[in-house]
Formats: sequence, structure tokens, C-alpha cells
Amino acid sequence: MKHWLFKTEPTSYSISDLQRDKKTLWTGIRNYQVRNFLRDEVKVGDRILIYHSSSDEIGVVGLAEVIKESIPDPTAFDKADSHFDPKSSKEKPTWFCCEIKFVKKFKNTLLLKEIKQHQELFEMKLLQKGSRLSVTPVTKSEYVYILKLVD
DNA sequence: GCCAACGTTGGC
DNA sequence: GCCAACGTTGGC
Repeated sequence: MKHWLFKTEPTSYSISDLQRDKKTLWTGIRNYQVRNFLRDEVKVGDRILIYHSSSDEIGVVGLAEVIKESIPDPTAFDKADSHFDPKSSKEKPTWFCCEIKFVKKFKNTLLLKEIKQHQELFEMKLLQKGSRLSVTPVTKSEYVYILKLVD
């Protein structure tokens, strides 16, 4: 089982939206590195830290779990969708997504500025200079440590 | 709103 | 294949 951090802007889709929906397709990824993660490495049962970016409270807000892996991203085939990509076909899809289910919303957001204060988390991909990927792998020890912090 | 750090595009 | 111009991300 792997662990991941998924970024989202809460104004477009928040942990509360996921809690309400119970599950959702994580679509709209248009970055090749992240595409490769979603196509090849994100597996059913993997645990996900949900992260709110560009908001009042920047940080990890809750947990989710992968329930379907490596799905061709349907928004790439939808002309009406802002993520439509004419180069992606159903026979040979360019973009992939996964389905995730809500697991937990933390009582308090683990703020980015708090994450930065823990030496155990210094190596997180999230904190690497220039790292802008909206899906990043998280090590098991980082994951366990974060869960301990939000207890 | 600013801007650093990328990623993508397209002319050559 | 190079690289300038442009677009995007995301913290501050």
C-alpha cells in the first residue's frame, strides 16, 4: 500500500465536498508526471492525504482512500468541460484519474507552517523547492507521523 | 497582486 | 533539438 498527497483548491473542491459526496472521481490532472502516477502507481487501497492549497487555511485537512485505479479521465473527452483535450481518445487516452472515497476530515487543519516545523517532515515532496505537482508520493513514516500530529 | 519555479508551445 | 515567450501553480 502506498501513500499520497492530493492537492486541491477548496474553492473548487474541498474536503467537505468529498465528505458530502462520499466518493468522487479525481479528474482534471493535466501534468505528465502526475498522469504517470495516476496511470501506473496509484492503486486501490492506497491512502491519501487531502491538502488545501491557495486558501485561508493551507494544509492537510483529511484522509481519503483509492477505490478505483487507472481510469481514463472522462473530462478529457467532454467538449463542454474545461479540461477537454482533443488529442486524448477513448481508444488511446492521454489522461488518467482515479476514484477516491472520503475517510476522515481532521478536527483541525495541519497547517503548512506547522508541517514546516517538524524535522521528520522536512523531506516531504510537498516542501521541496519548486515542487508544484498536485499529486505527490508520501512515505509511510511521513504518513504515520502526520496522523500522530493530528490526533 | 506579486513573483519564483516550472511546464508547454512553437518558430527556427 | 534549441530556446524564447508564454501560461500555470501556489505561497506569501
